[in-house]
Amino acid sequence: MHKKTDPTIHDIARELNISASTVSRALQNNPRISLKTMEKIIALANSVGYRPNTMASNLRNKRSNTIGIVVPLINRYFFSAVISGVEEVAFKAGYTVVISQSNDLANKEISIVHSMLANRVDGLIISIAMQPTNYEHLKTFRKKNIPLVLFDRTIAEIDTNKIVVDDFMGGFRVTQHLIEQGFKRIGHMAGPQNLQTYIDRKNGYVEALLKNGISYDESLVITNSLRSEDGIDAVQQLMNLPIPPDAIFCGNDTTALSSMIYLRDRGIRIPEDFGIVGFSNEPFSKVVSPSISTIAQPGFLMGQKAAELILSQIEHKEKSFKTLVLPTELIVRE
Amino acid sequence: MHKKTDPTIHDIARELNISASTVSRALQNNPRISLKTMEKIIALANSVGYRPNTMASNLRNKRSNTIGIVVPLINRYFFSAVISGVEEVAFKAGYTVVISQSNDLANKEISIVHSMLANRVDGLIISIAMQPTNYEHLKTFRKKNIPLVLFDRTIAEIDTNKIVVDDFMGGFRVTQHLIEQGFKRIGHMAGPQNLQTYIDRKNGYVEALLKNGISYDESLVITNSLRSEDGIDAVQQLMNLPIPPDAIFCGNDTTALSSMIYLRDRGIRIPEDFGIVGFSNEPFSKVVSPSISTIAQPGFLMGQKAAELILSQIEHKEKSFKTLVLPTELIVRE
DNA sequence: CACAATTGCGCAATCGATTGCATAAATATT
DNA sequence: AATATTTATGCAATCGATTGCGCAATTGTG
Repeated sequence: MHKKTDPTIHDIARELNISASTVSRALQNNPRISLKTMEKIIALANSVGYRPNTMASNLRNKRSNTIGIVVPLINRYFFSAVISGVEEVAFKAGYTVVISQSNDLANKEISIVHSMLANRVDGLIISIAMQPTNYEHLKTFRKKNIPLVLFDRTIAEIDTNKIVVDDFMGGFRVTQHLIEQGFKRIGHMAGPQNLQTYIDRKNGYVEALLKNGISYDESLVITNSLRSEDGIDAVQQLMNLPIPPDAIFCGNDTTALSSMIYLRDRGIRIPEDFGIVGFSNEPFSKVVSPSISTIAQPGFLMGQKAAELILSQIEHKEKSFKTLVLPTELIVRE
Repeated sequence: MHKKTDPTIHDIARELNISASTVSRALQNNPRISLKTMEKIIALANSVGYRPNTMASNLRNKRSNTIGIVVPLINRYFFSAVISGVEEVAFKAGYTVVISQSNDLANKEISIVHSMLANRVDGLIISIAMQPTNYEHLKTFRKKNIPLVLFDRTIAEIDTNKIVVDDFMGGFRVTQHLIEQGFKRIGHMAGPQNLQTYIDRKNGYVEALLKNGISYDESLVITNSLRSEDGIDAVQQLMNLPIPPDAIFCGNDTTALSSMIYLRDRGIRIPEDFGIVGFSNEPFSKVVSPSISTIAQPGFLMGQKAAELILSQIEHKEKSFKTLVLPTELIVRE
């Protein structure tokens, strides 16, 4: 028969006829313990395969050594890149990463956030769901003084750390790019306007139009959830206008792709007859035919920065809130 | 000034002049508590925003309500799909998912696994790193009787639950497909042969050749780590052979893509002059030009199954080990 | 050699929730 | 009305690691 339970410091203490406190101290390299005892303890700990019980230690220390990350969908290139970046930094710093996805549903997000609170995460990194809500669940973090970093999709209402790409400049640049390509009547597929991200992209779009002496025509802007199907619906709508656009700035690459396929299937040549640009630089946008010009969002970097930011808040009790704006890059393709 | 610490059952107990045990029981809907006290307790708990401290509860209950997942790289479509599937099932069952990536490095994997052990995960789902090792860290799970599920990349050496796709049939089918397209001399880019996955894919390839009366030529098979650069190196090698192949079955889509681009840049027309197939159905393989035929690996489903399997082991103490073989699907494209 | 300073270690409380057992109070039974 | 039963609650130990304080043994000082 095998011993069921993992060895604890008490087991080691009993074996060596010393106290658990000494074992605990020895394993933490406390200088108050003599070298001799220390060696004995460490040797035995290794031989019995002792692993400290993090739950006990965390309980006592009132910290979980865990940071939470919540994204709308794990299985999306940009988000998984962010997660990857967070994990890298967090792991190096000795933190565990717990993860959850909201599926863009406010209710699931709330439920997740409560669960993260119950798990006493030391900090939370979140890209909030598209579905709007009152964000009470996030304000709790402020009240309890738990570090919180919003990334990518942020809202002005919550005063905390934020990491975003320069959506305004991004929107401006892709639109400018379309104009430079000779397109005159440029539509825009915008994301939910409760999120700063999509507001900024749209503002960049509008600014680029105005700078180039093109008047802003509201009928050319369609706001939706930027899912693949939404892209198709929106393109249909736009193309049915009395004077349809000759180019579209899509709020993300997903809709850019679905729009492109839809138009191509209808015999519209891209980019000769019609211009399409996206936003995000999803990996597919490079390899589709024709490849899509888009704005690169540095996901991995964003994750690293988010992790660094939250760790500095956790460990140095940094009080001030920062908003990091990462530069975007226009990637010109076919 | 704000109260620093979260309210505990003791705070609630003191407030109501009752004992902590009663509070604890009330919050668990224990029938031994009168309706009246229960209501009082729940009302107060809500009003002070009480959230049970999972660390304390887990310590006492000797379970973490956590399942760990380790993948080589989070930011890879197939893996993030698996993670997404795991998260979905785990969250519904009230479990937290902790995640880490090995970057295909044996040392990091070992370190991660130890950290997962220290965190006392209730179960671990892992796709092991390519870099070979002795797998002692995984055997620990068997010894300690902690549920373990290997997925995608598995090894025969460890006796535990496994979820794989039918790599043999997959390898067989794509090769068969190339043969049917009229290719005669088919090369193979194989992954590390310490992983069952890649062994099976290769065996499927060999079997398909033999079934079609084509003799197996070892010089046409190159084994590497299937990174993008590896694909280019391997193609160069193959094309420099005295009698180069006219088609390649690449061990994954990444190498299929890099090979394709390499060949295309050298004026070789695909699929007219040369056949390429991949494995995994990464999203890009559908939209590249020409689109790549490949084998679909149902990542999301695999994640769900892995989570279900591990939960059944955790909760029903299911003793027997299963190996689930998920069907693959040949996706014929250009 | 007597006393002070240092070193090495143990005691016991603590973190917050859980639970077997005991006890008091309320209700039922004869 | 007296005893048996049920109901509602509390006590105290437990999970495993940590740490302030205290005490004894060792080394140092004059």
